[in-house]
Amino acid sequence: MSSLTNNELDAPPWLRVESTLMATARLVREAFDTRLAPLELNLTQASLLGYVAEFGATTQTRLADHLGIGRASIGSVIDRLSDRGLVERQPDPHDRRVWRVEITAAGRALAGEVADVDEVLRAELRHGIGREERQALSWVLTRLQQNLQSAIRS
Amino acid sequence: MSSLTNNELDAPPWLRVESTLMATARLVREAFDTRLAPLELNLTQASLLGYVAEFGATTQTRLADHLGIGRASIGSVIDRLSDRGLVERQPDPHDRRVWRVEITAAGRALAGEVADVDEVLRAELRHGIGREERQALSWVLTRLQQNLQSAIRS
DNA sequence: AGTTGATTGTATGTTGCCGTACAGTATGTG
DNA sequence: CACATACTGTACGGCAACATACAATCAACT
Repeated sequence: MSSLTNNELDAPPWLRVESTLMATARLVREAFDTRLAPLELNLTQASLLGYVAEFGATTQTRLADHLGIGRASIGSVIDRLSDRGLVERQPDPHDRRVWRVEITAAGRALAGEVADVDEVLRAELRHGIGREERQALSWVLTRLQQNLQSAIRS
Repeated sequence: MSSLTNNELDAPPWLRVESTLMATARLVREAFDTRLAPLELNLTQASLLGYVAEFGATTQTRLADHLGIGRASIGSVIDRLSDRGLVERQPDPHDRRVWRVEITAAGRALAGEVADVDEVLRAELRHGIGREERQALSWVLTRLQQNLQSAIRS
């Protein structure tokens, strides 16, 4: 694992940005999953919980879009959270096709712990990285996403 | 998918770097997979082929480390490339446990096409992103990886 | 030499996500 | 109203990667 990183890093940087990016993403998931393990949540579940806690009940499709996974996948994520009583599917009064996914009291309590974990970890991740560097990272990633989207649609 | 991007982007940038990063990584894989589809390769297979083409025969474990996937996974990747006659497993004269994974003539030819695809796509991805910005991205990602590694080991 | 511990590649089962197809429902159009 | 079209959530099968356990082999130490 560390050998991976070393191999990646001694390559010409931009030449292998895609690899570095993928490796970093993997590490992000791993780090969050590790820290969230005591809560018995993975990153996806925690993100969903956090989103519902912050923005209130929404449909599954909106949740899927936000988390960047498919409508099919979000279903099973909600299933598991629902089994643990952290969220609830409530019928939408205006559209009988959709469920409104609402957080429960237990879910809200756990979401608070998730937020704590999140804050601590992000503070660690910021270490040694200045504010303007973080903004630059964000900007470049955004631009890169646009280019990727263009590349995919062609 | 575009709604994902929009949702991500209107969030506070650094607050959601992890999501942006993950989404970008997914797009990277998607873009490469799309462009590599005519060659009937995915990103992992192409990376392996490219690595062997450039650095010569190596063991499976080294390949796994380089690509950042597990020893178990690399086996099936090699299986498929081997079935198509693009690489070959050759016994190592000094260590009967290991295979030396060598590229074939057909594999080398295909690796050339992969390199072309790679170069074209990377040029597109650089669009609108300056040299120093790319270097900054690389630097921040590297630093972030270090922080992530520290976070995971604790 | 013999024994112990590390390493390589493989087998097996699990996870998380995808793509496709589908039934149910809503919405717009004639 | 009838009909076509679009959208929501689910079911199903597939894929790529993981973690774990294993046999074969090497290396080191006594």
